[in-house]
Amino acid sequence: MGRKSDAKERLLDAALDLIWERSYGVVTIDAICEKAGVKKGSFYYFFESKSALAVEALEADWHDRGQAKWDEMFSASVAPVERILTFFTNAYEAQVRVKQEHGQVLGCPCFSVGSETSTQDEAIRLKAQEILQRQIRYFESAIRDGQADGSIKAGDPSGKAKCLFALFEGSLGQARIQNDLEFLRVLPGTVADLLGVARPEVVV
Amino acid sequence: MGRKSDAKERLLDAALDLIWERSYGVVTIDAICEKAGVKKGSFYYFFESKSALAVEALEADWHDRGQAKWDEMFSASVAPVERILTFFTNAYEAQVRVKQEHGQVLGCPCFSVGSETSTQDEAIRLKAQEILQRQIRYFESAIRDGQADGSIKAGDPSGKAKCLFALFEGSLGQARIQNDLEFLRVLPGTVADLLGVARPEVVV
DNA sequence: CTTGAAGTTGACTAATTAGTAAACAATCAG
DNA sequence: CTGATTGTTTACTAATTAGTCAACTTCAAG
Repeated sequence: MGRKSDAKERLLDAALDLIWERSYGVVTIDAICEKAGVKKGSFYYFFESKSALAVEALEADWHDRGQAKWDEMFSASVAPVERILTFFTNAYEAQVRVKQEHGQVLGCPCFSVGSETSTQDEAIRLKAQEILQRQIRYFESAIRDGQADGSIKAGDPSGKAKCLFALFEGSLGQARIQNDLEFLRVLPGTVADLLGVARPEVVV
Repeated sequence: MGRKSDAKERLLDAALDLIWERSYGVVTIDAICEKAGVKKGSFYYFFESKSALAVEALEADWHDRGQAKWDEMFSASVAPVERILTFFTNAYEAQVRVKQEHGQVLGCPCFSVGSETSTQDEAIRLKAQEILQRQIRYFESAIRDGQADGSIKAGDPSGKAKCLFALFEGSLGQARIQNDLEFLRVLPGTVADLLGVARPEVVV
C-alpha cells in the first residue's frame, strides 16, 4: 500500500541527536531536515511541529535504545545493590563514549530537554516527566528488593529512589556544564557509600 | 558627564527573568528589550550580544542577590550541619515563593542556562561553571568545619560537597520538570539522613 | 551657554525561519 | 494496467529576528 520510507526514523534520530548535542530551542526544523536528508515538505508530512517530533523522538529513544538496557541492568537475576552500582558504572562508561564521539559531555537528553522546555511546551514536559518516572521506578524496585534481602537498610523506597536519581541527574548536569566526566567517574563509589556497601573495584 | 540611566540594570533584570522563566534559546533580544522598556538600539549600546548580556546577568544576579544570602546561610557563627540543613530548607521556601509568583517551579537559573548552553556558548558555560563552583565551596567549607568539630564523619570534603550539590541541583531540575515542589520539600530530611543527623523539625 | 560625553530612538536591511500547497513519484491490491 | 495510497519535492509566503546607523536628547563641567 503506497510508497515505503525510513524518512520518519531518520527525522527522529536526527532530531534527538541535534537536540541532545545543542538544545531544543536552538535547533531549527531546517537543521533537522538537513541532517536527516529529508525535505521540509516531508517533515510536515510526518509531524505537526517540532514539538510533536521531539515528543516522539524521546519516546522512540526510550523504546528503541533505553528500555532494553535498563531491563538488563536492573535484571532480577542480579543482586539489588549490584544492579544499582552497575547502573552508575555503565552510565559513566556511556558518557565516556559520548564524549569521544561528540567531543563533549552531553548528559541525559530527557532531563536536559525536559528542564529546558518545561515552562514552554507542555507536551514535551509530560513526555520527559513520564520517561524519567519510569527510570525512577527501576531504582525503587531494586531498593525494595534490597530491603527484602537485607542488603539495603529500611526506609521509604520511593524517597530513596528519588534521592539516588536526583544525585544521578544532578551529576550528569554538572558533568555537562563543566564538560568533565570526573563527576560521573566518582559516582559508583559515592553511591556505594550512601548505601553503606563496599565500594566496587574500579575497572581500568 | 553625560546622561544617566538605569536601562542597563533593567535589561539585566529582564533578561534573567525571561531566561529563567522560559529558556535562553527561546528568549529573543526583542522580548528582553520589550520587558525592560528599552529600544533595541540601546540594547546594542550596552551589550555586544545576547550571550554577553546573559553572562553579565548571571554574574549580577549572584553579586546582587545570591552572595549575601549564601554568606548568611553558611555563616561560621552557625553550626556546620545546621548551615547545610538551613540551606536546603531555605531553598525549598524560595521555590515556594517562585512558584507563587511565576505559577511554575523554575529551579536554578545558573544550572538550567548552563546546561542548555554548555555546548553552544562557551562564555555562558564558563560563567555558569564559575558560579556553581563558588556555591559548591560553601558546602565544602561547612563539611570541613563539621568534620573538625566531629558533627560530620570523615571522608573527602570536596567529594561530599559535590554529592550534596548534585543532589540539590538534580532535585531542582526534577521539580522544574514535574512542576512539583515535593522533591524539594523532602530534601532537608533526606540530607539529614545522609549526614547521619537528626531530621530537622518541619516548619508548618 | 557651549561642548562633548552618555544615552536614546526609529527606521532600516538582510537573513533566517515556520509553515503551505500543488505537482510529482513510487508502490501495491485488484 | 489502473487507481488509490503513501511519500517526495520544489517553490513559495509571511513573519520574525539580529544587527546597523545616523539623527536626536539629556546632562554637567568649564
